[in-house]
Amino acid sequence: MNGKQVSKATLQRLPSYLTYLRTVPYRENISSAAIAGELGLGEIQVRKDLASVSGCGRPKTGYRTDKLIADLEEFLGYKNIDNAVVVGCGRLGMAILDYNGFSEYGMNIEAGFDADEDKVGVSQTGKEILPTEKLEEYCGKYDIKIGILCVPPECAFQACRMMVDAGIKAILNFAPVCPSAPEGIIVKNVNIAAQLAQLANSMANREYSEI
Amino acid sequence: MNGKQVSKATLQRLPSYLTYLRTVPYRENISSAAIAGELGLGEIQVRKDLASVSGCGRPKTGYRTDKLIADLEEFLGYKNIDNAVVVGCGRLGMAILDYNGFSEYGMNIEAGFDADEDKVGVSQTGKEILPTEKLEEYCGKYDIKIGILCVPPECAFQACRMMVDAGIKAILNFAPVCPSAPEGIIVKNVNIAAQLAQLANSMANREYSEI
DNA sequence: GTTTTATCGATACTATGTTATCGATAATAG
DNA sequence: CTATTATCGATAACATAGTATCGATAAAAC
Repeated sequence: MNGKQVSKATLQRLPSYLTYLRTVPYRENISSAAIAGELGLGEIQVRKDLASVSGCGRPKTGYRTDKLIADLEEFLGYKNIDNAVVVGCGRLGMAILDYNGFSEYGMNIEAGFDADEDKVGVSQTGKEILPTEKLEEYCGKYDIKIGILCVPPECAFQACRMMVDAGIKAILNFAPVCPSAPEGIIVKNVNIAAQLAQLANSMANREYSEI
Repeated sequence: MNGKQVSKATLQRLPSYLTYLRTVPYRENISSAAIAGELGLGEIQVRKDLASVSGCGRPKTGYRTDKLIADLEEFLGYKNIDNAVVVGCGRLGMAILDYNGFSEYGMNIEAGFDADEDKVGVSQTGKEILPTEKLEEYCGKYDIKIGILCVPPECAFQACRMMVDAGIKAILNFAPVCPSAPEGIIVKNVNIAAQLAQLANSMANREYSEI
């Protein structure tokens, strides 16, 4: 996007700084040590991460909270909205479809799709749920490039292919499979069960620290 | 747990190998190159990762699929079941409570808790939903050490404290906040909106590859 | 039985990411 | 106005992770 050189590792931590800053009781300035303490990171790491996006840090006082939030939002691209659709309107899909916290991260969920005729209609918050046959038409019409895949594992491959055919270029996959996608399509797998298991393991091994 | 020296990075990839092996059409043997190709990794990396847990690789043929799956399950601790509870039975909490894929990862969701009296009862699949006042008693009685936090952000801090008071030592947090927990408690934050935003960004920057 | 081939595993190298040190400086106290 | 203190930012040292090279070897071909 811009020429700033930010490491992958840093990029993954930036959202957590923003989330923290948004929820912490307001104070005009905040120090790297305070952020680090709360998030279980080193203060030097925090300074280095923030230096790559903000430059509003000042000796003795720390960072101006509101400027830092604005800079993070700017850098992370949360100021211009991206649209996405949900494919698979089971319980998880519906929860995501109606979740109202996406706008804080620059995302908007436009509509849901499901193969089951009974699901077609509108969600609790009034979002459209359409049959999967309409996916291609809809994504073309509204230029949707991002899809959230929430179908059962046995349907995941087929659903994934339909999304690709519909012109979707990035897929957030909640099915516990690794659907193969053609070149140029980004798939990010989110496996809640595996994350929970990892947590259980960390605990068993006494790896005490925030992850 | 055991003395094997496995890097953090490797540990994070191991579950994805297992998920892939479980869903790929069965074949007796599989090569590192095949796994790497499907998961978008380097084959050397795959070999190195697998070497730390299995040692069933053989020249010319690759790895014995079933042995590899068994070794991964063993290593990741998916063979002995850990129990967990869900705190906050909104739509996401309910979806997790009734999701049937946890056993594959050695996890079992025992019950749900909610502050809202109307939610108390049983879930669609028959799991108990109890009032939050019962959390401490329940966790003590059944020795529950793992909790999944699915409450709205404004309740997260309070709910987190209740969980800690109830003896929970590891929290998988879906609320978009960073609840501070005392020493010895592991908190793993899962922010779906932030992950979606990151995906949108990767796409915008043409970083084509599976994440 | 020897040669060829596909693949692993070990070692060495390179890149990336983290932590320590230290000088610079804004705010405060004297 | 000078000294002190808290904090940042840059540079350098260190640690971790990823990649390339290469010898070893099991299976298959000849």
